[in-house]
Amino acid sequence: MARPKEFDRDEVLEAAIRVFREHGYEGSSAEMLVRAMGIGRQSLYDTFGDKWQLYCAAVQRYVACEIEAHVTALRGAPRALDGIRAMIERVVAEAPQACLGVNSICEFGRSRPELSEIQDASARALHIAIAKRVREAQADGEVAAVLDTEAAAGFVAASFATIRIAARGGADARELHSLGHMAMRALR
Amino acid sequence: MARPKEFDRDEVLEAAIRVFREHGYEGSSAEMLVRAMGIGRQSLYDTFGDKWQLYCAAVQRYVACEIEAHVTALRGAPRALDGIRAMIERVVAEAPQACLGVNSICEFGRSRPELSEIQDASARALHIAIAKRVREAQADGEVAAVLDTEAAAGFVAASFATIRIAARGGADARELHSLGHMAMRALR
DNA sequence: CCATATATTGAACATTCGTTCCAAAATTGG
DNA sequence: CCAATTTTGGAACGAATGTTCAATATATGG
Repeated sequence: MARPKEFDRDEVLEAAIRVFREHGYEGSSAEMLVRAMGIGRQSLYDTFGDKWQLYCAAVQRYVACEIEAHVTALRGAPRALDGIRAMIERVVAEAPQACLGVNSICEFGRSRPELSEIQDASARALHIAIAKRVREAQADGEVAAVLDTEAAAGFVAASFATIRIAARGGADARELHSLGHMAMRALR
Repeated sequence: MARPKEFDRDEVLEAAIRVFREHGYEGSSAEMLVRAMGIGRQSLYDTFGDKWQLYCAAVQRYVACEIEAHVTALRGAPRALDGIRAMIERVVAEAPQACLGVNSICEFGRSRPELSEIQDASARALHIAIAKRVREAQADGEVAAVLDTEAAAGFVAASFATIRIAARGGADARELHSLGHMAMRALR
């Protein structure tokens, strides 16, 4: 062993996430990043490789945390529909903060396979968790049985982007709540 | 008078739109722009001022054209609900092409007042046109009368972003169509 | 046809970008 | 305490950025 790092990898990654989610990849300079992360340039490059790898690591960590929060809310209520509602309400509550997942999709579309892979994996995981609860809610008679479960789950997941983009565009809390309510309506 | 310009302002602006919608503001270099627009650097700066003003002009033109297309579809059917459906179907059909409106909101949020003003004005105009047709559809008994008309209109407009982001993320035509269908469901 | 005015072209500008080099500092195992 | 190894901080790099300058070309009005 030799000299240990003076910072915690996950902590500085969180700082990088805060920069990227607000300014995007191209809009975030190395200068902004090292300042926010509180480490030197060389430490950044030693630890993460380069700016692109740092970005991928940030997106990776962000979506992992985000999915965990989604799923926690989703499973937090005995009745499936209440779980779905709670998950959407959480998105509404957090919407004022820009979403790195949405931003990364907007900025790069499907032009970077490495990034798409991260996005796809998290989308799949979330979709499965939501679909399970939708199926439950259908069995409960709370969500229309005629609905295709997968389609409904996809719609719920897509609604997250709806709400977040609306917030990024300046929608207030009342409007965001209304969007969540309308999304729930589609499930009846 | 003196020597006239060799290009059409709107034509080269369309070319700039194609670059910006795909790569964003920060992701589009002056080099990429002049190449796509087919004019010299100096002509670009003489005509549009600088990169930021060119971007604003591009967004301005894009949203104006987009709203016109939305409203044309919206009013193209005798029954209000059919107009709403046609408008959503058009968004689904065009979704494979990135939307400059959505991208500009994602990239800048509300950090550039000049840009927000353009976005807000177009959002207001679209909202009013949709709300009118939603009210009609409510009178027809096609859209639930208990729904707040403004909330429903806001939801329809927000659904455009839903569909477009899903497409940017890689959703296929079937999934996009399903999202449009689910959005219509919320209005019943 | 000339004077004027604008457009075009391509080189050049300063600045910022992402990245790397290098010397000094700090920690651990022997 | 020494040797080995890694981290750190800051200067430095070439490349790319957005923008402008200067010279040439091309049109119009008198």
